[in-house]
Amino acid sequence: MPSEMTIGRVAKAAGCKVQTVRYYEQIGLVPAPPRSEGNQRLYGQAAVDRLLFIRHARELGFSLPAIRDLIGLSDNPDRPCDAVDAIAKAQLAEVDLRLQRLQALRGELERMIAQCRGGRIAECRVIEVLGDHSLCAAESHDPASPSL
Amino acid sequence: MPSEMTIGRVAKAAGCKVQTVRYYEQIGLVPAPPRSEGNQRLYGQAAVDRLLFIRHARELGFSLPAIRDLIGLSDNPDRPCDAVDAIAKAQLAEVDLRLQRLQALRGELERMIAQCRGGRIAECRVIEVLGDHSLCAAESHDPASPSL
DNA sequence: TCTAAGAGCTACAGTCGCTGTAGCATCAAG
DNA sequence: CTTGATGCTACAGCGACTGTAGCTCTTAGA
Repeated sequence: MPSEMTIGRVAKAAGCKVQTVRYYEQIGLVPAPPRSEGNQRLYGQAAVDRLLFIRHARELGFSLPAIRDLIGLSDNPDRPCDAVDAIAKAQLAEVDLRLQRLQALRGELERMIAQCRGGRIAECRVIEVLGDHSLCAAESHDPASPSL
Repeated sequence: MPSEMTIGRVAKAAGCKVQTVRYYEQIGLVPAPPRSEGNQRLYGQAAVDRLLFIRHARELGFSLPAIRDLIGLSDNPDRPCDAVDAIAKAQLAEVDLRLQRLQALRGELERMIAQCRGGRIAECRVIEVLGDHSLCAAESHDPASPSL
């Protein structure tokens, strides 16, 4: 017996909200399960596994379309896994990009905060720095030396 | 003379889209400018400055409500800048959190990709790792069955 | 067996920060 | 004077959910 569960239990088992499960069903990311006599969804372990897969991939930053691709690929296990590799590598590249930008931002924020000396706002460097775009390294995504 | 500009010019000068400028006006982040005889918005340099301020803060990851706060504070320059400091520090803390999580994700992605040996999907570690939450550093859950 | 709380159902609105579209009016250049 | 770019308003849509309203269903206790 696949130990049937209500939506609340699968959601809990997968670590997401009931609405999210229904949403994933709505957009076709998980199949619509059979219903009980009282019209309630009944899930088996496979549903939990798929939800865990989705959640894990989401935590890794994969978009829902990318996850849909991954699911489609994993449902055809005889093809070569180049496509899977490509999706994962694209994801890694995006993560690297986000990391770079975040690190640059972190540097700027620290610089800003270091210059806030607790005086009046009129002298506050945070406001000033935010207003002066020329001091900012963000525009010319140059990881080398923001100067200041 | 504040050298009046149409919305297209300010948008270009501030590096954002025309719609974005109108959106910021709509939500009260920039003041509604005077209009020309033909009902077109006419902006001065101050508008460009404020937009640059907003854009810069957005690039640093500040939310629009936080930016609204910063603008409100900078419009009252006689108060102490503790509040500004607090907002910037909260932002830094959030950035640090995102950095941590992203770095963890990066590690997992690299591990996944390293294990994709170009075989068939059936043997692909990427899919497997995504399905097996127990290999994941993010959160500890039941080491349930992998394999989607 | 009854009852009341809790969980499930559908359908839809709201979130955030924009972006795109439709269908007009206006403006600047040739 | 015409044409094409730009401006206007109003609204819909994006992604990935989350929340709400107003029901129905299930389940545990009295």
